[in-house]
Amino acid sequence: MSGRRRGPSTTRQELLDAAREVFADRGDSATTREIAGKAGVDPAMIAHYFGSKGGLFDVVTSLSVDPADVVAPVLEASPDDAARELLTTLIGVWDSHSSMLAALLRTATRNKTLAAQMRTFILDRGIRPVVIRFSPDPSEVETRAALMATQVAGLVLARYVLRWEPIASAEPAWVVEHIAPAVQRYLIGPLE
Amino acid sequence: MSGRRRGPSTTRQELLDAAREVFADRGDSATTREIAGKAGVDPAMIAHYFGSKGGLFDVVTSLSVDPADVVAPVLEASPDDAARELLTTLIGVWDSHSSMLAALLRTATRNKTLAAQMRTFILDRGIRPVVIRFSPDPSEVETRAALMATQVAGLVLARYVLRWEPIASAEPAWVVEHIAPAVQRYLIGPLE
DNA sequence: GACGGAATTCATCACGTGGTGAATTATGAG
DNA sequence: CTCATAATTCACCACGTGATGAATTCCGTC
Repeated sequence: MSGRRRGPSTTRQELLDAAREVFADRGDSATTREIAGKAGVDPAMIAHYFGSKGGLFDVVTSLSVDPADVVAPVLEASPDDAARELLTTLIGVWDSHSSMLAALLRTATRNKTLAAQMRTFILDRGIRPVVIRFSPDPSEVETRAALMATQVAGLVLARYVLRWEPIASAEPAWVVEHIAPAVQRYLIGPLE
Repeated sequence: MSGRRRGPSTTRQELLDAAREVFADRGDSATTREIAGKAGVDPAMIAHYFGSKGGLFDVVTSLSVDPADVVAPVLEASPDDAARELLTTLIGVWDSHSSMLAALLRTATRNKTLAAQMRTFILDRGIRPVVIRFSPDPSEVETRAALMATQVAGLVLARYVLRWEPIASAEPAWVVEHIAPAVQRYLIGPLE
């Protein structure tokens, strides 16, 4: 039957929830029909509330925090704890936005715009400020940041996208303790 | 005009070349029309030579070597050089199959079957044998292998898929020298 | 309780997808 | 030279996609 449903409308929120799941699974190649299906609603509601599938993707994917803000407290840490602090912070944020992160990376692998945005996200605004703070030799900043990005990106890929065990289900603290040394070395250890 | 072209047919090979490029760019969401277009040929030739788009993808993507074979010589290295040898070997192979690797990972992010295959590829057949050889404490093998996989997967993502500079264009030796220490620590260093 | 506006579904569209089969042309073996 | 066979294009199909607009039903306000 067409026509408005009885009671207060929860459709917009249920679309967001469903979209988060489905986008996290398939990236933006997810289907409006599948999202709407999971939300128990007609696909036309997506256009109604979000203009288009892309609009919905943007909303789902931009509930994001600016990494620069998040990472700011790390700049106050002692040099010995810098990597640990950085990872704790990043994992904290990402664990609570894991479906957004998965959707972003899944899509970024085939979308240059989004790939650039993700590079900025992780490398420019997340990692480089920390490098500049703790290892300010200008001739080394790019190298150190890139190497750190490599390790961090691999963590994201394994934990949130490919969901490799035991990384995917490990406690945040466990992940931090095991990976921080590598990051710490890239940050202030010897280069090569 | 329809009908056979004059001269010997290079179509099959040109389809393979075009497909390697396009699949590397977009993963298997690439279009038969685009591949055929780049090859200067009608899309129907894909079905003719490879049965289906999936068949073409499989062929392009399975020119691959078994990592277990490739990695075998690493098992002879001295413990101090193990990570360096492993990375040198892997990068050597991957640099010469980089489009295949990019296509695989781009697709694996949205395809559970392929994701599992890739996990086997990198972790089970590439990394774990090396861990068992150099760090055979059974209670630690899984952890060490997973941590190494994290770093290696990040390298693949940055160098071949997202093409982050300076990682993407760096000389193999440069990459090995800078990343080997982290891998080496995961392999035989202290855990946490 | 009447009525404007919001919510919802439905039928439908235009389009891009991969795939198929017939028609056409060149090749190469006998 | 002949003719089976392979190579190639073309027209076309069935299908799934995202989107649109009208029709229907409910909500809230006056």
